[in-house]
Order: sequence, then structure tokens, then C-alpha cells
Amino acid sequence: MNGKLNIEKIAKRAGVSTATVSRVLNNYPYVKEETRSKVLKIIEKTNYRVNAIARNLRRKKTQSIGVIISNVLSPFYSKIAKAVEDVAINKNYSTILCNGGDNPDKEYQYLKLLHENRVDGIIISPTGKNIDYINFLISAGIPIVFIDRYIDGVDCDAVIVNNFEASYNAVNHVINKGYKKIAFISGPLDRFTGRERYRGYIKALEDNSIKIDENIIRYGDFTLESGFNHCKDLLENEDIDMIYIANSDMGTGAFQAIRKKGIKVPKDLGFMMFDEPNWATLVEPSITTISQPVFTLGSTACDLLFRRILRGDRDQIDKNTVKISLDAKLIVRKSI
Amino acid sequence: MNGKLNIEKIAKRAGVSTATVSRVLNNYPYVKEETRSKVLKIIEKTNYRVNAIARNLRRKKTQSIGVIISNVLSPFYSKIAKAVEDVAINKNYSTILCNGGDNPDKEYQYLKLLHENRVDGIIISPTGKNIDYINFLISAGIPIVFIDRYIDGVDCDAVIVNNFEASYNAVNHVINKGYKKIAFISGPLDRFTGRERYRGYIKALEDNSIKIDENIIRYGDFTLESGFNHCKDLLENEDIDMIYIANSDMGTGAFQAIRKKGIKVPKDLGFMMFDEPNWATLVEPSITTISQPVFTLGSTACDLLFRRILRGDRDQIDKNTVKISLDAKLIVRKSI
DNA sequence: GATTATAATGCAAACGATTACATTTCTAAG
DNA sequence: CTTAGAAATGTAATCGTTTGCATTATAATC
Repeated sequence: MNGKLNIEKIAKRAGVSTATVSRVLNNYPYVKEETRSKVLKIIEKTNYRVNAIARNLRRKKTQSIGVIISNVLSPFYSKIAKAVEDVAINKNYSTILCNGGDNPDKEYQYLKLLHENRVDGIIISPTGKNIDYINFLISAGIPIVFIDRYIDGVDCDAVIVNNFEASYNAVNHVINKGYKKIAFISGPLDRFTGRERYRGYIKALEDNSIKIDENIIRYGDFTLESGFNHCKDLLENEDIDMIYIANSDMGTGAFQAIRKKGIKVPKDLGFMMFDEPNWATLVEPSITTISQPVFTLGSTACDLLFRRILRGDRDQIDKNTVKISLDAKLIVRKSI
Repeated sequence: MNGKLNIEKIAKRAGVSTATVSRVLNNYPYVKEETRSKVLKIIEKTNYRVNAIARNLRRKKTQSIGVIISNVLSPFYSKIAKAVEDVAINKNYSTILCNGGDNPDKEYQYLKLLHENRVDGIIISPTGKNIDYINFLISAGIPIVFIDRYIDGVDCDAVIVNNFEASYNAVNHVINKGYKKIAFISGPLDRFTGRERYRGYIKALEDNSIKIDENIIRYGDFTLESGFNHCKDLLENEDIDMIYIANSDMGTGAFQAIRKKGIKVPKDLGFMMFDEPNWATLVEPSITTISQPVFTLGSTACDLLFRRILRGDRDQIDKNTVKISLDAKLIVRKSI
């Protein structure tokens, strides 16, 4: 122990200057092989590790990125987190993962934290608030990539899923299958994904001249509980032949409600949800889902981010922000 | 942007010294209210944020902890990650989450990364290798807490689950229910949890004078695929009336295999698994599980870590490492 | 042996905060 | 009006690296 190790102590022990140790550490040329191995031996022996804090300060780069998602507990976001981390670690970047919980205040705190820690870039699934701060960060030169959601009026790269089209196509499909009274447990309309999936549902009904019945549309908040409650209520009070749920957490709750009531799927009720939970093929009947390319979502966002972080020609990239839309696709199983 | 902001520029604009700005930033007393608000106004206007890198270097504290788990994609570990992050953020610490994938090399890389980044503490679900490096970190004064697993011969705090007892009790329970030919899909025996759960299974059989049949014990690797394959094989080649699976990922695979074969649970086969997946109550029949207090596991580990990080009396704590064992409990549902 | 190019090393100034210590300003008592 | 103590502010060293520039050692050329 006897005082923490630093480059100076290593240098002293090796009888060289700190500059030389630094050069060894960073694999510079112009270090005699003999010197290099002498230094390395001491590093090895003492378990010395460069102080990244000092290095980052000097280099003005932290070799780290921040990821702000809603919640790692949701399989959707944990997959994103994993995909991002995989790409990042491959480029020798570390990841600070933040669970913003779709709470604007928490989101602000995390943005601030990441800003203070001078991360080299940020991937965020934005709540839609904190626009000014996000714009400030962008103008301050911190690359930001939106994932899964998008804010109008903020000019940065984004990777999203074609929520509207996928939702539209799926509802269209069940209508063609013959379902008429299609209930919808929607996400909140002030959330990007909620809104888009809702629009797809509405448009599909309209295009098929089915009257929109507000009684069988419910507005949940994407949580399991709200799925359970809305579904229970629908089953008890409305006459429906199909239920479509806007995400898998609510879908899980809804399926619990259906189980509890002992309702037979698909005989008495068709069942479909946006998003693919791991139990979709475990239950009887297996569940028809709209499956999103989640890993691709995460890795693409990370690629876009690194395009900026490691940019060659700053100006050219800066001007052209990229919006990528990935296709979710309907996987028809036995629940309809 | 015309040059990045720093404390000096803020000081200049406010007509004070950097020391005063720093005092404002850190809420020191002995700053005139007038000065304080003048400085704050400029900070507000410019969106200046303290450079945590520089601060950390000077303070020799990073206000961050590292968490090395197997994989956030597994619900078990993502819950741990969330629990830890919640506690940490509450204490104003940020978290670097690392997916070690139970790979000793990756684990080493992450330990090195965290060491280099001078995190104030580490929570790790260890592979069992890298013992020397872990011991070095401990001796260098970096607090480390083991979670979920434990390495003999490494003296640090640990929070685990009573895998052996819980496994023993559960198997005992199904024996009392009348099951005789109880197959077991075990985890790898070189992993702490795998070993302990295996021991519980064996001991329960022995104590009930049931002959141990190696043919119906399979050694998986805790992944979904291995659960599927072993279960399929057992169903095709062995005569069993009950199957017990050592974790939920393998359990998921095993249940898929059972579904595929069209075997009726619990009529033809009893089914029980360690760990509680979210689909346990969604399928028919609902699944009997051994449920672990996962969040408590995470938050307890984090508490232990902070006890050391924010320690009052270093020596006293240092000497007494704490091992906490939490109780998993059997939740009997309809699959047995 | 002198000259020159190149390899190898060292010196010292950053990076942007914090903080011990010094100094100035204010307040109130004598 | 002094003076002492407290309040408010400033000066400069420090944290541990990296790196531009200067210097020295070595090798190659004439």
C-alpha cells in the first residue's frame, strides 16, 4: 500500500521519466525494447493501472457514453442496453446506464450527470421534455442519438421502429381475419410510441370502414398493472371479440386478467400485442405479436453515435442528421 | 461555442476568483448571498456544469460504483442491476454496469476498467477466477461486495441466497407429495449457485432414502438452450414423474420442450424450478417456483458497499467482513 | 572524425477543479 | 477611533496523466 501508485513512482522505480512510462502505457513507438519491458515488468509486478481520471482530464475525452432508457427491468430496454454496451465495449468505451423511468425530472438529473461526467456521447429514449437542455448539449458538441422515440424540433440522429405502419398492418390483418369488435389498450398518447401505435389502429379501422368505438379503447401507461386493470374492465363491461395491446408489459398484465377470468383464447377472444415477450411461445395458445428488431435498434443507435464520436469530417456529418426507421413485423401465432 | 466553459471563465464573468465559484458550486458557507446569486445566475445562463473529471481527480473520489453481473438480459440480473442503481443514485452515486457474461476474461477486463476508472466500490457476481486481482483490489482499499455467489478464500462482504437449504426444502416437499422419479437439470457444478442447488437436491433424496439415479441428472449451463435440450432428452429417454430445473432460463427452455411434446403438466409430469420468471403465473398450469428475494439481494449488497465507502471507522469495518444469506422460498402452484 | 538523420528520452506545461492558507473586508465591542 | 474576531474572498499548490518541445544517444554516411 504505502501510498497509491502513480506514473511517477513507476518511473522512479524504472529509472526513467514519467513521459517514457506514459509512452509505454500508450504503446508509442520510439521506446527502446529494453526500456519498455523493464517498465512493463514493474507495472505487472505492482498491478499498477493508469488513472483514467487524470488521463481523461488531460485528453479531454472520457472514452465513455451514457445511455438513458426508461427501465432495465423491461426486456425491451434491457435488450437495448445490452446491444449498446456490446458495441461500445468493442470500441473500448464504457457505458453509464441510467434508468430514467420516463420521468422528466430524473431524465434531467441524468442528463446533467452525464454532462458533468463529460461522456463522449449520449443515447437516449427521450421523455419529450428537457428539450432546451438537450438542444444545448447538442450545440455544445455532445453527440446525441434518440432511440425508440423521437422529438420533433430537435435535430439529431434517431433510430426508431415503424410503429404506425406495423400497427396499421397488424390491425388490418386481424380485420381481414374477420374480427369486428377490436378493443385496444393503448399507451399514453403523449408518448411517441403510444401515439404512433394508436394512429395505426385508428387508421386501419377507418380504412376498413369500421366505426371507432371509444368505449373499447383504453389508455394505459405501458405498465403491467394498467394492462391488467384495463383488460379486466373491458372483459367485464364490453362486448369484444379481439383485444390488441400496445406493448408487452401491458400485454402481460392483460393476459393475466384473461387467465383469471378463464376466457378461452382464441375461441372466445383474439389476442395480439405489440412487442415480443419471452413467454409468447410458452403459453397455450402461443401469442400473435408485433416483433421489434430490438437488438438492431440498440446497435444501430450506437453505430450512429460512434459515427459522430469518431468522426472524420465534423462539418459534413453535423449537417446531416439521420433518422433510421426499422421494421417491426407481425408474427402470427395461435392467439388469433 | 467559442471555447468550453470552465470555472475560470465563470469566475472572470462574475468578477470573482475560482475559489469563490467553487464555493458556490459546493454550497460552502462564507459566501455573501449577493456573490452567490451573481455566480449562480451566470451558471444558469451559460448552462455551465462542473467538470466531474477534474473534480474527481482532485478529490480522489469518483462518486461512482461498478457492477459486474453476468448479463442484464436475464431478469434475475437486471433486477439486481436496478436495485443497485436505485440505492446508488439515492446516495448521489452513478453506476457503471458491466455484463461479464460469466466469462473470466471479460470479468478481468471489466475489473481493470473499473480499477482504472477508480470507482469507489465494486459489486460483483464473480466467476470464481481472477481471485488474485480481486484480492489485490481489496488490499488496495477498494471495497468489493460479492453478490449471489461467493468465492472461498476471498475475504469480503457477500450477499447470497440460501441455495442449498431452499433447494433441499423444495425437493423434500415434492418427495412428500409422492413424486419418486425426480429428474434434475442442474447448473454447472463449478458455479456456486449450481453446486449449492445440486447439493440440496442430492441431500433431500438421500435423507428420504431415494436412490440417486445419474441418468436423470443433467448438467446444463443455465441457458435457455441447454434447458430445452436436456429436457427434451430426458422426456424422450427416461422414465420420470417430476422434473426440477435449477434456474429460470433453463426452466423456460425446458417448458418449451414440454409444450412441444404435448406433455400434460402436472398430470403426466411435475414441474418445478429455482427462480421466478415473469411467466410463472401466465401459463397453464401455473408454475411452482423457488422464489428469490432479488431486489433485496441487490439493495443489501449496495448497502454493504456504502457502509464501506462512507465508512466512519475504517479499521473496525475492515476486519469484519459480513456474509448475508437471504431466504429463497418455495411457492407452490399448480405444476406439481 | 565530422556531419546528419533518427531513435530514445526528459522537461515542464497543460487539463479544470478543490482547498489549505493568506489576505482583505466587515461588524461590533471597548 | 482602535481593535479583535468573524466573514468573505483570493492565491497558488495539488491531483496524475499526456504531449509539444528540447535534448541526448545512436547509427549511418561521407
